[in-house]
Amino acid sequence: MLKITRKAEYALIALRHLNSLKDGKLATVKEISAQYEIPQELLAKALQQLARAKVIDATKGPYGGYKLLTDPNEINMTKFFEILEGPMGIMDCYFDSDCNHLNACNIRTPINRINDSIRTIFDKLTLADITY
Amino acid sequence: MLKITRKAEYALIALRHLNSLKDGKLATVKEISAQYEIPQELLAKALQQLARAKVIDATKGPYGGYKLLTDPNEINMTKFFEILEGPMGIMDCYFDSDCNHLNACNIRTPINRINDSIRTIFDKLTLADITY
DNA sequence: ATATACCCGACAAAATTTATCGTAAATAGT
DNA sequence: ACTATTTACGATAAATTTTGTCGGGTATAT
Repeated sequence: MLKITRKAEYALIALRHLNSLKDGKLATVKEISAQYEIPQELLAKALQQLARAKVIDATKGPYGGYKLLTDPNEINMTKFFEILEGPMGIMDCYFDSDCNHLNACNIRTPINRINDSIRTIFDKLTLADITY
Repeated sequence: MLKITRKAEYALIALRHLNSLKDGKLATVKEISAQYEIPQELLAKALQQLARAKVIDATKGPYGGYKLLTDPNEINMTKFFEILEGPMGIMDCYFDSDCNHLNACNIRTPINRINDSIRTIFDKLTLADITY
């Protein structure tokens, strides 16, 4: 329960890797997937999503690859996870309000409090924290 | 992502309901599932698990049903979720160490720190908090 | 041109969650 | 004893989500 997906896990590994690169250096999906024994296509997808969200920068062609675009202190984990996995909440009704027994529900308020606590953790957590 | 299962959600609703009962009163699965529009069999399973774990007490036969067995302040959410959903961790390697690329993994330590943060939240959170 | 690398939608396989069914066991009331 | 009620529990089916793969595309350095 409360698990993150493998895609997010792979992305995190890759981000940490990118963060450790020397200035200006790029890393390719192929390299990263080989080094960490990650399925290449799935990692590729994750990095594409992060590139679209401007967290990393993609360079096509030979000698191409990815590099970090943002300061590691600026990428917080809420943003990171939401890019890869959509809205973050322990129950759907946190963000999706068309639950058909909202009226009968007796736990909505406390659930929202829990959610907020978890979000707070992830808001404060940056890639820099993961890296260290 | 980071979602709890419906079974846990249903169980939480039921626990809160049980907690609101007058002294000595019981509630049946049938009643609870009707009142909150929850699939009866699934709720039944959840409550059976909680009964096995001695969180609630079951009485069979007519006029039977469930009641809380523990002080609401004593049931913390880590225990609750682990009864229903097994070990709690955002990644399997937190509790399951036979991951076949542990050696290549560069995020194990930070992941564990995140896990601990989340567990801390749930450790501190009791049924009493959910109830209020 | 060619080889390399990212881009992206569609699909298939696997795993997990959600829901249902059938049967058993206990118990209260008649 | 019989019946109705209620929990117990394993098996299984249906639905959903996650995970992984495939086939084509676009950009670019040499």
